[in-house]
Amino acid sequence: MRKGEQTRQEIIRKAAPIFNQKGYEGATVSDLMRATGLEKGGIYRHFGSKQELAGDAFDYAWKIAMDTRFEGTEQIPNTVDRLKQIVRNFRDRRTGLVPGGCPLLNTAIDCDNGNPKLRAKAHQALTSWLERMESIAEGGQRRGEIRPDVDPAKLATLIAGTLEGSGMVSRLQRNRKPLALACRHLEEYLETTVRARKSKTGADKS
Amino acid sequence: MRKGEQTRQEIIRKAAPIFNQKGYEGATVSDLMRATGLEKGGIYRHFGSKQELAGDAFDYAWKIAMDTRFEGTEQIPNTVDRLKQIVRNFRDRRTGLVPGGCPLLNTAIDCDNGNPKLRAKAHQALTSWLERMESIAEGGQRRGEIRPDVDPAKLATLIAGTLEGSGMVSRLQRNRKPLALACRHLEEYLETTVRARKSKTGADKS
DNA sequence: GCGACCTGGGACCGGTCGGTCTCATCCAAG
DNA sequence: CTTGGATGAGACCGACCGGTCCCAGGTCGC
Repeated sequence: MRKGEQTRQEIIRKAAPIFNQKGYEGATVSDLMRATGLEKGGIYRHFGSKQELAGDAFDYAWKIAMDTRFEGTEQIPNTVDRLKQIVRNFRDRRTGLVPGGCPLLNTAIDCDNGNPKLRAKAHQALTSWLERMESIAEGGQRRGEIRPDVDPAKLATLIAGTLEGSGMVSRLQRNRKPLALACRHLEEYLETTVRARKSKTGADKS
Repeated sequence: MRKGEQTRQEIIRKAAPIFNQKGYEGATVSDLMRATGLEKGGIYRHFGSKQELAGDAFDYAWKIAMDTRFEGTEQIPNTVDRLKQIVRNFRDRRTGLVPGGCPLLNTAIDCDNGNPKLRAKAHQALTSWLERMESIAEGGQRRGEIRPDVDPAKLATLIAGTLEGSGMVSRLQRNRKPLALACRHLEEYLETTVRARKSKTGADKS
């Protein structure tokens, strides 16, 4: 059972861009056959249904997106700087991603009505992304790098919403500027409203 | 040629929610038949193709969205207050809209790959929305209500991107809070960074 | 109230959809 | 080298896709 698993992964790899670009309904099994070079029987041996394959393809695309968005941020000591780098990663790191734009945005819109299975996957993906940024902000607060009146969950939500929406505008205009603009805005917000002042009650390191 | 046009409009009215909820591919002619109560021939008499009907349905849905988003803002004298009301309208005025969420976001994502006709319509819709907000900001600058260092086009883009993205998050979470949060953020931004100070060079009313 | 045209019904079309099944082949363990 | 399960090809399926067409009946100008 080694070759089979290898083929399975190859199908997912080739199918992910198709689903991400054309959506669940728009991606036909014929498209997948063409992309993988397999016949229908060869594909359906490894997946019970088109929906199952779409789910695996989404997981694959999202994992890459998440890895890329957090790439090189773990070792940044200051949490505000780390959040700023996450914002910049969203703007700058496009290579290696599954083509077709953010899989979360695509799947959320595509499956909002109908296809509850895929929709749940998108919801879960959003939650995990938000939680990851939220926990960074929480850590920053504990260490006194982030103001105590900042709500970590709200901060994460604001960042995600702003990035995704501006990414959509950039995609539709085929112009990087809207996204770049949103990034600058978020960086400024992080700097002026989120980062803790050095003076005043600056006593921790307990 | 009166009855026919009436039926045509009725078809558009009934078809718009279907396209907005299920997307172009996901909405089938059978769905439209069920929604309108007409047979296939009755529909195709009024539209040359599914794509033509989808285009008209998008225009219809977008017109309602635009009217609603700017409803009751024209008479607000101060331009910053007017922009704030536009932001609040996006959050609060949901009744009367075509069901299925923002038609611009839906269509942009749905048609990003394939269907260039509909994609162009979405692009045009975004442009008109941005220009409308931009011209408000320009007017505000001329009247000294908005700081001269604000770029009207960038401001409009930031507002649109933030609202759309946070709207997507709210939709996926089925929770109004993310959008409400983004609105509060934009209102604060308008108040602190966009609105002109009362003091200093406060000479106009020419 | 007549006649022409506008309107909508619904049978019909070829193509494609997602999915199933059988069978030849491949591969790897013994 | 044998052999049995894993693998993939591809014919086949019924349903449904978007779209066409002709005809009966309704609507409207005259």
